[in-house]
Amino acid sequence: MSRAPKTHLIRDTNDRAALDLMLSNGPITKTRLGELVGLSKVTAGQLLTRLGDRGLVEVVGAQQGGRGPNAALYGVVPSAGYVAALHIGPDQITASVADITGTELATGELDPHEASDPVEAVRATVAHATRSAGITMEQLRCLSIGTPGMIDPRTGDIRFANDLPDWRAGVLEDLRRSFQRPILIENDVNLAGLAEQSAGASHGVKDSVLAWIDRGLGLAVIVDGRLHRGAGGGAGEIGYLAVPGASTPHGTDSPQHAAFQSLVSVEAMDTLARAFGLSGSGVDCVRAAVEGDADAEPFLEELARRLALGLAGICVVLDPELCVLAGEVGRAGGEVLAARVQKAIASLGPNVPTVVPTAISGDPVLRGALQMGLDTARDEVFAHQG
Amino acid sequence: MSRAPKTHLIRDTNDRAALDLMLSNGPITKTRLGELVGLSKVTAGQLLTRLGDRGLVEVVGAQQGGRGPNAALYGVVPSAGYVAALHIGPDQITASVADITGTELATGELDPHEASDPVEAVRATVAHATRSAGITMEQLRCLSIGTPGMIDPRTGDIRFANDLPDWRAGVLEDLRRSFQRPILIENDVNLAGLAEQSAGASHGVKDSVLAWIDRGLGLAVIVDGRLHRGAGGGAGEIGYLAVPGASTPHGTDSPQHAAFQSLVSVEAMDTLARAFGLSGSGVDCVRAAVEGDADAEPFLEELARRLALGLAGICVVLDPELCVLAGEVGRAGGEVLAARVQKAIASLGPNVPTVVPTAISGDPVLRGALQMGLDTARDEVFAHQG
DNA sequence: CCCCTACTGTAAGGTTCCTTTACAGATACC
DNA sequence: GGTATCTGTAAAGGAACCTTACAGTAGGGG
Repeated sequence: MSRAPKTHLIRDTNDRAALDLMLSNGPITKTRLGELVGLSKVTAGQLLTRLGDRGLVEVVGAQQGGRGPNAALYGVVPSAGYVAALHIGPDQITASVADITGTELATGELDPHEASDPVEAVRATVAHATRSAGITMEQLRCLSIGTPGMIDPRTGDIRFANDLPDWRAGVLEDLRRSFQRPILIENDVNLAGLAEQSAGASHGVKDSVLAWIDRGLGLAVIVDGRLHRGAGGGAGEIGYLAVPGASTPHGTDSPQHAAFQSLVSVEAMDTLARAFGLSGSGVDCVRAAVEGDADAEPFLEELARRLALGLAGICVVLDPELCVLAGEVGRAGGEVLAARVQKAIASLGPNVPTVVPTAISGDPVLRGALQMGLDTARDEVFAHQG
Repeated sequence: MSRAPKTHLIRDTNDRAALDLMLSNGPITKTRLGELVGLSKVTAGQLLTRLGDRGLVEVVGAQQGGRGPNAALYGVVPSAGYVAALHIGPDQITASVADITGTELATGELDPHEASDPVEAVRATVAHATRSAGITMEQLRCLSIGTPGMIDPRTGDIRFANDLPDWRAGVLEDLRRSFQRPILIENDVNLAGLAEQSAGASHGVKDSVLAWIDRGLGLAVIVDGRLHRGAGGGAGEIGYLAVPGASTPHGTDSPQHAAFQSLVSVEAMDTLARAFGLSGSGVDCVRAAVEGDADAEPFLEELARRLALGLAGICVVLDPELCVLAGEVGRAGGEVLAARVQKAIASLGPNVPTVVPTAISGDPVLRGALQMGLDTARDEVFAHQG
């Protein structure tokens, strides 16, 4: 504990709590704010005056009904700051711009092959999205970026991203130099986990995991309500997980040290579908089975069994309360697949989480990036000229 | 945030911080305490007067050397409270009594077969230990108990303990009724992890795991400096972990879904030692190999490989900074085994923790129980008549 | 229609808790 | 022996919150 920052510590804490309340619950009256933050009406008024002077809150209306005068409703000023979030994929870059309240103002896309390097690609995408949103790049408080690959939790820089050869260590530094503002990079699966936690299936759950089943395979680990990245940012790289039971009934995969990646993933699903004599891609067959196609039924059962093989190990280590199935396969499988996976996990070990499909519509990675960006943008806005 | 407890919130926080400082760093002067807690000399003096009036601190000496007058040294009064910690094993119950400063006053043992039920066994052991310590049972602020088995993190009660048929759900309630004071029950392996973190190999490490390799097999998971128990208290029950690679070169175990428990444990080691043509128990062979016995060399290598098979999966999920090998096998293996395990993990996946042997002397479970008990006893002492 | 009740919002004064300043006294170093 | 440096207490001050008090406004009952 240092001495200096204590003078305003309580006041800052209360001011910040008030801002967070207004951001999450919307406009609020002076009296109610006081009750929720734990301050008297008078002090709450002083607090709002302070925040108003700083341009962070304003009166946005008046409460109708009730006895006395119509109480003024205070809300956060949307133009207090903006955030850009990006989802970097091998074939597409998507972006979203939102104001400090979380209202999405514009989205944008870019084919990464159009740009020469990561910085160019990000600049072009962000420039387009901010123009659509009617703001300038200077008004952005921070940039939040989701990529595949591993991020070093100490530096925040990329360690390596297999599918994106241009995105390597040093990108963070380049982006910071180019944009001159906070840049956040996070693993895409972790961001999907964050999105699910803030507004999806795992909202309010302390210990959960999100299994991302798509072209790549990944796991977001949330412990005690916080994302767990691991010492080197490698937590959740379950593509490498060695699972037993390679000898599947309709054996199609390599024998001994089968990596989880080779058992489940969009590619492995395609192969498996053919082995079951089904036409169409693996994801199509999942959809067919979910919609009641009897021919695709055994395929779905085998998929659930394979998923459970890997997830059972995870549950034995972490014993999460909830396991969210996400990614293209998780979304396609829905409740049906989730229920089967849960049953299969129950047959493999003592710890059985509730298994559910993703509850995020749209791109969960972009959503998670936006959430992460908003968190730090709010810190920025609040801290500057405090 | 509620209104009521805010009046003394800052004062309580500072008082508590001061107490914790004195408990961890020993006696301290008024001025130094102020600097460390972040208070002025004057306020630190008032704080110490308050704690002195409550009988929690006293002047324990004077600092020699230095310029001015010899500053008084303030320290925590040992008799402010006592704790009893117990380690419940199938064949032995051990206990330890300490004062609030953590000084161990007495230990005790009991053969559990001498007592009819858990409450009787605990009462007898604690009665004996407190007598040896020269205190009464009434002076104990809390009881801290380590057992095998799973503890429900919501209730704190035992869910089941395989090796201890009498220790089942309801024991917590019985003990609370009998002792009329806080009772803490925790899984033995988790307590070993806690001990390692507070005074052992993983001290100061944020993300670590402790692998307990003994008759049973277990894992203590520490994430962000805090023990992770899991939704149902089942985190770390890696005996059930399914590991591939059952086809060992000198194959002695079942083929397909080999549980980690069947690969490594004192019993499996014994079998493996025989398969390698060695005489003596598995643990003896580990010791022999560590001390340079060339015949036991391949046995140790195979043991390291087996351990790495399970630990690699854990590292892929958690990416811990450090992995501590504990239990009889971990202790016997020492640095030699740890280095080999680390090398083997490196060959199996991308996340490689530093692997080290336990650094706790004596019974780590009892030590961890004591630590946990001290934490709540200090809360108790501080909160009561606050 | 009028009055009462219930609420908003501000002003004034009070409490808690920490801080700075000031000073008397003690101890080591030169 | 003088000085610099430290301890410990006293006095005054400031920060941040609180309660009380009151003027003013909206709805409901008689």
